Amino acid sequence: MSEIGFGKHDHSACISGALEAAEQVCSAQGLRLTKGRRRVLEILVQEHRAMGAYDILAVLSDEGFGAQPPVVYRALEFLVSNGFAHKIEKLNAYVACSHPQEGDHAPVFLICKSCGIVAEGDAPKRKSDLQQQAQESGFVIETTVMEAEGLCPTCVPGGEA
Amino acid sequence: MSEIGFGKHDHSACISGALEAAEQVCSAQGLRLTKGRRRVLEILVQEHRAMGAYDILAVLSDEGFGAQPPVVYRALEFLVSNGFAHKIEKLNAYVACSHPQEGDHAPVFLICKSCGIVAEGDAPKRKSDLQQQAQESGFVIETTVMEAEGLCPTCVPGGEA
DNA sequence: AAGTGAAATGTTATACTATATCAAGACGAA
DNA sequence: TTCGTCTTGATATAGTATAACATTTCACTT
Ligand SMILES: [Zn+2]
Ligand SMILES: [Zn+2]
Ligand SMILES: [Zn+2]
Ligand SMILES: [Zn+2]
Repeated sequence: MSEIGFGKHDHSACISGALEAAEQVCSAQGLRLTKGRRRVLEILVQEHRAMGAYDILAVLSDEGFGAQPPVVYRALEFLVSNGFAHKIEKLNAYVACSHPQEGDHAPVFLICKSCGIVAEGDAPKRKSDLQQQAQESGFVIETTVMEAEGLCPTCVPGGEA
Repeated sequence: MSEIGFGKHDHSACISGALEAAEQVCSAQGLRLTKGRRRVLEILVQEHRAMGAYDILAVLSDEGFGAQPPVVYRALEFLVSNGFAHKIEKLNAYVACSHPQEGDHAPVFLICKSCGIVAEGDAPKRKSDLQQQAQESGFVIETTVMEAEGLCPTCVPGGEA
């Protein structure tokens, strides 16, 4: 067991679950989860934290995979555009999606400045702040970035009593 | 007159207003709006769009200001941390604040993929999506990033009738 | 099984974004 | 004036991401 979303979870089940979910979604949508793409997703899920592209590249490089930037950026492009991973803009880093089976979603991230943990929240049920803002002006949203930086319950002084 | 926030405005008044506001806030808070910092803010307000650090650097360089990256990054650091400008994380670019006189705020940005305009919305009155997420888990927010990418009213097909 | 076109990968090079470091100058307070 | 601090100058380097083109793999047709 380890931390995720500020709570405990069964990480080995989490890994196999994420990979299986990706397999299923890909076969259902005619996408190709190739060896390299699968391996990058696996690394992200295993590490279970936001990783820079070059962090991932270093892991791949220790395994005989091609170790040039385009290798990892292409894999990330595939994973992000198909919802298996997300980019954390504030960190220029990437993280495996916490619920890839839920299809297209507008994730919300909480980033701890102290321990570096990144928790993916559920999209808000109500109309989001951005949607509200957009509607008032006639703007049509395609993608959203919602990230907060601060201290997680474990790192906040006096927190986690 | 030109576009801002998807509406018309008096740009020359807008420029002088922003500079004056910055002057006032600085003198009120003992901050030093030095020549270089002031010029960078001026450039951002004049251009009235999101600019990369090196775009700004190019302008400065044509004026005999020091033309090394730290010059502009230091000025931006000052402007952003004091609320006179914002960084658009999705674009790795910077924009002058639309209402610097309002002090600390959690801005919301709408970014048009077609024309590149960036509109700064007001922070939501209600508890924000991120605050809601955070409260549920005991996370303490220090800063937020809320950005949407899509099409502005002018660029959306059939929009702006 | 062979042919075809599209998608994916290999590889090299380069562009873009940002910070570290240390020396020198400007500024205000004592 | 002297001190300490903030700011600037200048050089180098770190970190993030994409362009471009050759080659291979794959699904699909013939
Ligand atoms: Zn997700
Ligand atoms: Zn933490
Ligand atoms: Zn603002
Ligand atoms: Zn537009």
